[in-house]
Amino acid sequence: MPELPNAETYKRYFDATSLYQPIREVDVNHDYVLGSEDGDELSADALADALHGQEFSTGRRHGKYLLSTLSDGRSFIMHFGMSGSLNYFKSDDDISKFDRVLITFNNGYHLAFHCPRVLGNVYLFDNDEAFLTHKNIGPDVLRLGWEGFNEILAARRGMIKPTLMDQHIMAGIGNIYSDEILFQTRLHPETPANALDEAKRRELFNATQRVLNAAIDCDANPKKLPNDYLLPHRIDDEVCPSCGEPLTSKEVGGRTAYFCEREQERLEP
DNA sequence: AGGACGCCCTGTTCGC
DNA sequence: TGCGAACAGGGCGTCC
Repeated sequence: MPELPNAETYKRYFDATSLYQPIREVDVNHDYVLGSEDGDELSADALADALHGQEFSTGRRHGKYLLSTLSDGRSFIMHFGMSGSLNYFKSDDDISKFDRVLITFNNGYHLAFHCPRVLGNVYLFDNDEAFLTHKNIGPDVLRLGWEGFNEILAARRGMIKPTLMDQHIMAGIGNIYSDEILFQTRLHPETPANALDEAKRRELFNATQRVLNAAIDCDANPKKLPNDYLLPHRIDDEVCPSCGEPLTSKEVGGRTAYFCEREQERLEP
């Protein structure tokens, strides 16, 4: 599920459950989630050794990533792929086979990096900056002010939806929230970025902040968003909450976009 | 730089 | 009911 709002929700959950407790044990049940250590291959043993005896300090979110500093100053980073989440619990009976990385603290509680589809990853880097640079991740979209947002978009000419979703350009927006942002801005997902004038970029910026913050307030559950938002209707055979026309779904930039042909205009440069 | 693909892995859903 | 195909809110690499 993880776009920025989900990552923010996990960050809060992580902060509320997992800080400043010594780590007793780390189990990895699927090597595929092992990302890298300073850019090099990360083994299950190396991860366990690196975490053993350490404590996490307050989490930070950058785009869709959750980062935390260990006692020794290094950064532990989680990315949730398409199906990842966090789960903190006490009983061994609650351990799931999808808990790809299971961290056990001295108090006996577990923090599970739960990731059924195994497309998530965990990383170890000397610090946050080294990781973000290595991955070439753009600025976090919620901390990107209007000036920065405007400057970045003004220099682009690709289709607006893939542009918003490109984590190297700005970090945090994924497939479904890009649909909502474009719906609220009344922009067709294939509109070239250079077809937007500054006023339209401002609208897009405002919608981005509004939508992501609303999603965080709804605990990143799109179904809890207001009924005049697109997302509660973002399934086949649903209609536009604004005009009642059937919604269109179409592959844009390799992902399925939902939008209203009637309400969302495709501007030309 | 931008866009189209193919691919990564696995669980769920849909169609026959 | 059963089985395989298609799809899923992630990202990466390659080719043109």
